[in-house]
Amino acid sequence: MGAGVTSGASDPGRLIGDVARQLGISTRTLRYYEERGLIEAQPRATGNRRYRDADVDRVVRIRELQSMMGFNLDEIAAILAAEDDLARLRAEWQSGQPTGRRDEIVREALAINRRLQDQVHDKLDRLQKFLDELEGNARRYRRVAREIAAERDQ
Amino acid sequence: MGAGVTSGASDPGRLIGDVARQLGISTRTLRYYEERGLIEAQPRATGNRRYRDADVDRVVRIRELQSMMGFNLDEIAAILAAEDDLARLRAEWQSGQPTGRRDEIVREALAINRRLQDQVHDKLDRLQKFLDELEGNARRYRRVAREIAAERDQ
DNA sequence: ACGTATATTTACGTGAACGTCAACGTCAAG
DNA sequence: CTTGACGTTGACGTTCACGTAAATATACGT
Repeated sequence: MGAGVTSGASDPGRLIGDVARQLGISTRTLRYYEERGLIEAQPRATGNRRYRDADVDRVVRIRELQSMMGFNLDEIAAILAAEDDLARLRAEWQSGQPTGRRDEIVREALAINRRLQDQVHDKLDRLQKFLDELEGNARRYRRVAREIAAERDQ
Repeated sequence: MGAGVTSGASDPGRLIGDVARQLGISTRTLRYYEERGLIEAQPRATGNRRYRDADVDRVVRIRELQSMMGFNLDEIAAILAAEDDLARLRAEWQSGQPTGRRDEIVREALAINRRLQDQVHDKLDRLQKFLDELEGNARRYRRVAREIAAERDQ
């Protein structure tokens, strides 16, 4: 067999503490995300939350949007919601069901994607400018360092 | 005369509300930054804070470090402090005074600058990867849109 | 000098994103 | 069958970065 997944029934997923340790976050955070509707741990038969790989990936995504883009959880929820809508649409599509509001959903997903790309481009530009500034400062710093060295060796 | 600065005594600087409006932030925020030691409004003779261009620039810098890099005010304070040390060193330098701890100060400023540059590079990389992902998604979205259009025109 | 638009300090309030604690359930190991 | 490590749901606490309000002083045009 392959590595990891012991063959058999469908993967029930991992427990919350396990996932939290792997991601370096608290269990409280994971429950909080669920509270806020950002994730939905699998309909747990046992009473215990189960996280599958897709769920874990989703949390990673949330953390990225938080730390990299500075979005708050509401904004992140909106982004994920649009993507979810589209994923659902694709699923329905493949099962051949006629789907209402298809255009609307796709348009919405594309619109959000475009807005996101714009914001990322913006951030990239500003970061690049900031980096240029930093390099300029570094040059000035090194000049000061040279002046000090020159005086010392006078 | 030039534009803006009415010739005469040294510019006393602008009032807090004026600056706040220009920067699109609240006066509370400006006072809070002072409370936290991030800025020092000019030793106001009158009792009212006065902001000169350098002060305003500094606030802009703070806002950049906040929104672009996601630093908190403590981290920003540390960064600005190191830069201030170095600026002071340069000032002392030009007035020919012997300065103790010069190497230390310069080394510290360079170290902070390097750390900052590393973090910016890191952020740039991760943002670029994120952008690539987004573009990938967009391609998938457009494909769905084409499928819908094809079905409509069937 | 006067009005009023802004400023000052002091201090308590707020929203976001969790932290922490209590009381309780559950499950594999010994 | 207990023990202990994990989970569960409330519910209240905490930190950060400000918001807001009250009482008072200052700035500036006429």
